Amino acid sequence: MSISSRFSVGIHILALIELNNEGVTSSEFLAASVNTNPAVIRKLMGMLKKAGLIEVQPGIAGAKLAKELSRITLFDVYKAVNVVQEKELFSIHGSPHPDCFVGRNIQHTIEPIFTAAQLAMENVLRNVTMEDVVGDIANKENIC
Amino acid sequence: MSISSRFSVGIHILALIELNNEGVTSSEFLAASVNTNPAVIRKLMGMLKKAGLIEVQPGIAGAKLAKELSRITLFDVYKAVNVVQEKELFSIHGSPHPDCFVGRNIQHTIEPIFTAAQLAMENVLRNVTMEDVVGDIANKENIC
DNA sequence: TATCATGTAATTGTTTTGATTACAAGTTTA
DNA sequence: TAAACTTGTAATCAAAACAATTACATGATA
Repeated sequence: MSISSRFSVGIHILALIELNNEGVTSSEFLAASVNTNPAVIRKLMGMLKKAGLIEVQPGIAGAKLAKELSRITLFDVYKAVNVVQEKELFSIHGSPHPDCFVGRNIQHTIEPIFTAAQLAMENVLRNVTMEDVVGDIANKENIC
Repeated sequence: MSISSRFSVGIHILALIELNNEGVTSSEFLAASVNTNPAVIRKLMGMLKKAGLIEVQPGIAGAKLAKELSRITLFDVYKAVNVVQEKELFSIHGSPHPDCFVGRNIQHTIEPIFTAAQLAMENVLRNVTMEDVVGDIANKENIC
């Protein structure tokens, strides 16, 4: 299993909107860079818009950032594109046998551990901003 | 998306082997407690055996722990049942456009961040042993 | 009005998961 | 030895998640 690539594509979209801020960043333009279908991009743009990260309008070409990059963390993107639900990074097998000692109690024992593990992962994402990401991309080359 | 319940079932299996150590912990017995099919259990037993966590033999009923519980961490179980590959908790979209500034560099920028996030999650699992888990289950009740 | 963009629904192929069935092979015991 | 029981393993199946694709309604603008 793997967390959906919607997450990395979401990051890609935001980075490209920033780096292309003099041009028009349409779904077609984004799709070419990501190498996917414009409809996939539009779906993701809708999610990013709903989360207040970008501004897009029907009929008007191009997306713009709704916040400064330094105020958008990877966690914001992660939540926006809906790749992992709260407390559901790990799935726990349902309906173990209630007559059994282990079956009756294991879920409550395991759940807080799984939640803590998920939180630790998410905290790493909280500490990286899109500004960091774009800065790193920009450092790799001088000319587009 | 969610990490497969193979992980929580694997934990369930090890805990029950310990708590039932006076009886015979067969795949059928385990399947009843987990509430699944014995063949599913046997597949997982094979994985746990391969990882050196339990001892099982063809024809001989029941599994035994191959190590003390205090020497088995949740990370060991997680690796044993193969729910997440190394560096692959997050999937990154493949083949972004190489002519694009962002497309060319985003993978290398994102990858170490994703790896760090995965590692943070895994480190939580490394710090919990099966002894902790079984102790917690045992604390919940006095009689089986 | 013609053109182009976004928003959104429907369809399709792929992959993963978990359940199930079936059976070969090993072990025990009557 | 034969019957009964266990593990090991392969094959099959349905359900769910993903991503790609097509199609079309709606909004904006020249």
